[in-house]
Amino acid sequence: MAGSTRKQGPKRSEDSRAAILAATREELAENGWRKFSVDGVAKRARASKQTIYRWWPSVGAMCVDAGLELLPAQGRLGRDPAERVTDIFLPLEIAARAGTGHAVLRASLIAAADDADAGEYWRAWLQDNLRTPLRNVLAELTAKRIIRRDWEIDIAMQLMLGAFWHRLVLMRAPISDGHMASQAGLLLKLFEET
Amino acid sequence: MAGSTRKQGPKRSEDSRAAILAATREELAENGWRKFSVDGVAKRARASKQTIYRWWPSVGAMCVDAGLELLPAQGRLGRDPAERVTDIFLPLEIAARAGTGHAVLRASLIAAADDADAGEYWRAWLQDNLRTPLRNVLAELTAKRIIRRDWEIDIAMQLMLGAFWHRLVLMRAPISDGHMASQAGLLLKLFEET
DNA sequence: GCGGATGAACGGAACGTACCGTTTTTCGGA
DNA sequence: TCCGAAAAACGGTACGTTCCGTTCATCCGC
Repeated sequence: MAGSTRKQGPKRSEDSRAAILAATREELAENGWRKFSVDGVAKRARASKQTIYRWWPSVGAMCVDAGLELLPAQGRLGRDPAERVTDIFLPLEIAARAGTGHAVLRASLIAAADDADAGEYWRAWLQDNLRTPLRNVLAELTAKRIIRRDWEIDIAMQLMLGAFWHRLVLMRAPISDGHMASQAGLLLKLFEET
Repeated sequence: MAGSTRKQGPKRSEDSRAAILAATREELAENGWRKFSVDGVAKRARASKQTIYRWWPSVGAMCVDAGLELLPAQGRLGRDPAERVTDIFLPLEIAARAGTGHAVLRASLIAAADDADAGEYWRAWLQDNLRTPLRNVLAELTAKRIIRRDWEIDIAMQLMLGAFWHRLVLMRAPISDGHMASQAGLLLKLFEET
């Protein structure tokens, strides 16, 4: 069925989708994950629960969606090696430092960690938007003889993200301005030539 | 009331306490944090819910208790600098690699991250059992001129624990044998003299 | 008898599903 | 071309179930 004919009916309401995700963020920031209430989201968004359950495979996936929507599209592409690495992870830092982003992002990640389906969704995003770009940049830096040849991508990911989770999720500590730049500095120092 | 009057009646039942924490671990491993059920714990442990609510200030605190009980008392004290650092964090690695420890520890940490009270409890444990010992060891290594003087304890904690959370909580990836030793190696390399 | 324990019961909240009536979109026949 | 039928999405209400956190009744050991 190449052309699966979409027969009839109205399209999905973008207004409703946006209202539901905004309400999800409010609910996550106020109540966290365990006390998160779908009824509360429906009431806030003036949406029917049916609409929520129709479009999201699980409550956790909806929370991850709401969290990811908080990340700004990455802007500049730096020239300096450290900047190249930093820019990949900068959206996380920016989102965590803006408004209630800290609480929303934390609860959203907790949802991804606690719910198996949501976790798969979240890790797929991580793979596409952070891991692959980082691997490309590191490969380029290897070719330019700026870093050693024997780096491992998972070690690099752990170094760039581990401290972020530690502060954001477990310690509830603020994310400082320049956090990702610092981590990128550590990474390049560990991987530098000779 | 300087002289605390001798109380009458029976003491707290150790059997009940142990059964409740064991049941909590089963429940956490099977259902995670959001679907964690106090009724389920009571049923498994053949305990009354009143007993649970009497002795733990919150459900999250009980889950953290159950998780911490999984950590073995740390054994040897190494002589090598890397071993000294490794030994502090080794109980986490051991617990995560044994049986259902991976799932229990993950859900327990999620509870600590999601519940404010449980988080305080958890961070107090972290401070006493990991942060302070690490600071002592690092101070000793500084005196012996093995590492530089300008290390920061929070950077060190992030480096030792960040990758662990990343794998255990967010990625659901196994913790390899020797994980903490590797992290200790990275730490000493970053902090080494000259 | 006092304090701890079990077990049953309570009102309230949230879950996930099933309808309802309405609105929006597309298709096919007059 | 126009118009009505069919399909799908929507807000809203209701249902039965599960879990929460608390309270009561009843034992038991010091």
